[in-house]
Amino acid sequence: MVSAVRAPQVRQSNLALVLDLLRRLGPQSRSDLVARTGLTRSAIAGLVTELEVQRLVVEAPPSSDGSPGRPSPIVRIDDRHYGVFAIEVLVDEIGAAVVSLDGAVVHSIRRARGRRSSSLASTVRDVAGLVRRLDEQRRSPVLGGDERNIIGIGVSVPGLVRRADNAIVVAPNLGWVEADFARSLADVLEHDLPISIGNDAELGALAESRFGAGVGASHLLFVSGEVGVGGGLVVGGQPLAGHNGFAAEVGHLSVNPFGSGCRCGAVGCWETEIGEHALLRRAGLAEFGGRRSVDELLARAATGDTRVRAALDEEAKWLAIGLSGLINVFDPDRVVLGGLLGRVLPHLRERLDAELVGRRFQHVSRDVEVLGAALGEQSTTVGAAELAFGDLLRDPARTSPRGSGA
Amino acid sequence: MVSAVRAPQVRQSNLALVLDLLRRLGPQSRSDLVARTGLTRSAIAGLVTELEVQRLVVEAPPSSDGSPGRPSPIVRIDDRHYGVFAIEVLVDEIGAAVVSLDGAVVHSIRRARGRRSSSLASTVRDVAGLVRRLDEQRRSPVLGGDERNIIGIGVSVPGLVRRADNAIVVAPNLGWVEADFARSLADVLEHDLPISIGNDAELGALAESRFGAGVGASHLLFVSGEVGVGGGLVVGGQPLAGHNGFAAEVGHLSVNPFGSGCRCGAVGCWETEIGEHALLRRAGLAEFGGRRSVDELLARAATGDTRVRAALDEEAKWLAIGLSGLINVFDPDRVVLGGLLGRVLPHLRERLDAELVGRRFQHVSRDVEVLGAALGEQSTTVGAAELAFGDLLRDPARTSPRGSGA
DNA sequence: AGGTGTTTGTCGTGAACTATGACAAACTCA
DNA sequence: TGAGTTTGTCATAGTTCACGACAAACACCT
Repeated sequence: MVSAVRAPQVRQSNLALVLDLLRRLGPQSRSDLVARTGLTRSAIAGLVTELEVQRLVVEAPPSSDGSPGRPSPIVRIDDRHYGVFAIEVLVDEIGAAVVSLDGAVVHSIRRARGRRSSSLASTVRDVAGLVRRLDEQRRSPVLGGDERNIIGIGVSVPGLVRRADNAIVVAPNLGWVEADFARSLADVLEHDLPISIGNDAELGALAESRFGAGVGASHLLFVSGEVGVGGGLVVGGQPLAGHNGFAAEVGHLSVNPFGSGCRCGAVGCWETEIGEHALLRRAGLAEFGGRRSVDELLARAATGDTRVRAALDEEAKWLAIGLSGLINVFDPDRVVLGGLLGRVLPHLRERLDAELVGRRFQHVSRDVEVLGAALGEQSTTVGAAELAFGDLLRDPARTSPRGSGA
Repeated sequence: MVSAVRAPQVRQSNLALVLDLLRRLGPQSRSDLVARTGLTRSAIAGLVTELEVQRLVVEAPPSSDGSPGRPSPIVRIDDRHYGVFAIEVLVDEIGAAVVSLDGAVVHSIRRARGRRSSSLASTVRDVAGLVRRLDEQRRSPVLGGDERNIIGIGVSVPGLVRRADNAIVVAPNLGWVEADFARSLADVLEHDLPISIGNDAELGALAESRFGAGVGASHLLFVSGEVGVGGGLVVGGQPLAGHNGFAAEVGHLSVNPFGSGCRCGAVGCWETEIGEHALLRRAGLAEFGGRRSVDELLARAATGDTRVRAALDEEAKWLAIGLSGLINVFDPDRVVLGGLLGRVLPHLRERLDAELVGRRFQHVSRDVEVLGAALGEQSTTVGAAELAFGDLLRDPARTSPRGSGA
């Protein structure tokens, strides 16, 4: 059944629109909202009042900005009343954070863990423990004194999440197959907060599009690379999930049929050419050296080390090969590079731009900006929070029957 | 400004929904519409009545199907009252057709033309002439007797169409750059029918998604190959146009950095590996032999010619390389192959399926169906018609102030 | 200091939908 | 023929936004 529009839908949609505008464009006057939405002053008044009653926005007294006429009150997101728990599951670390409605990370704690303890059961246990500790800390008058109303939990995992049932189909680095993390976590935590779960790269894309380097873009292509390469497409503020919800695997675009085997099972995937291992190998550094080797590489790049320079040129070339293809297929107006790719971007920007220009379709100028990610390490956390805020953002009116603190 | 929902929008949206359901799912009873939309009986009654007044649908007397209760009248698209002119501009041929609201080609005429006469001015002149002749023919009591109300013109061109101003940015095979075909045609034809224009492959994708092999798919990837390879993505019935409107160039995905130069300026584009020229060359046939050579190839494939078989295997391999990447990135539930690719599909289906399975990400089953196009040569014509019907489909109520016959 | 012009919030009325419920119509089955 | 079921129709009610009039709050000028 395709959704028909009913009468109450109108208000819901307009409330969501106003809230979205305030989040996207920041604080603005009622008159700005009138101009941007095309609604009348009285309609905006009603909507803003309702959002204010729900404690989703606050109105500041009008500030006279020098223009003639009666000044309009400034409306902005109320970041004090609502929050979500954002969970980040990594291979050797887990993190939990409280994120407010304006996308700010209010509290966060992390915890390292051995590679041995990455089973589903132990991960769920560890995450639950972390969430409980986070909740204590944030409420403690000394450490936080936070009385925010927590309305959901968002989880970021390095794996494929099936949209239909929120289950993890496969998470290669964790060794999980068909794991229903959300349900397991809900069983261990003893409250009824809704738990949503998403792919790390896709959530990074969402975060960058709403609060990072992708703000204002109509079609955003996000590519995040570490060892693996993931990404996502965000069109008009909403991520393109695909039929199953798997549409983030840009790392497994075939770019080199004569290349090396990929852990995904295919040959010559993009991530085998632009991933961390390839870059380190070409630079003559320890391929599996991890973050330390990457830091070393960046340090040497600054000094002009020739082998590192050559490796970065090669990286730029392969990056351009994949990107130009994706640009031809998607026609985005902005490309944001995250993770390792974002960090090395300044060192290969010139070469990358030249390669991209050379590969332009029919020399048609496309006005694609290529930027580094702006949220850094917080992008997946913020993305997980966006996921958890999803229900609220879609239907701001139904705030009443929501869970309070954990 | 993001669009806010106002009161009249509700009716417009629901009218469009009912019309869309009738087009997509075929004739159905009022009760079916009630069930599918979630609206009440009285609401559906009002909507259907309005569509009937506009002569967009007709109601057939209820047929008793054996179930208890009062039988419900069957509503179906009225294909007799409205139509559009669908124009297809090819390199050596132009076509014009009258297409009815249910996507059927009612009348069509074509005209060959020399490669010399492909300039913008002469093409516009030829197209205008063809449209006038088509209009005469369709009205003539002998040939057609068609009194359909023509409400727009849709044009398919082999080139990049900029969404912002409907202009053709570049059409390589025609030698056009920054050509405002729509305006030129409007100047020559002396009526005020709205003219919309689109990329041929993108329109093919639209047509297949609404009336062809893509019906029912939520995420459709369409790839059409002749000499060039184009395509399109259709999500939820709407094509993904991209920021500029260029998002159809799947042929220029980089799949082989060590391959041959592409006419687009890059190296190793998908179309250099799966396009008509590559296939004919590998099969030992005349690379530039055109349709005749393709027919020869298909004939030999049926007889089991070894060189042709090898060429088809190679075609399947490269097809799979590109498709698996696109499937990883988009996660479609259906892939439709058109043009040459659709014709050779039966001859390489086995090999293609095997290659696709081998390249599946982490052996995750995705339920992607790969099908040949169902509309054949008519797909771009039907797609151009869909484009021209766009305004009507989006806002079925505003039928009154529309142009009559050309 | 006070008047004028401009912009904005508020309030009451009206218009456009859809929802609801009662009732009649049309069919199947016993 | 009558009971049960499903459906169309109609009148009423409930939402929501649009519109217009009025008052409030500011800048600017005299």
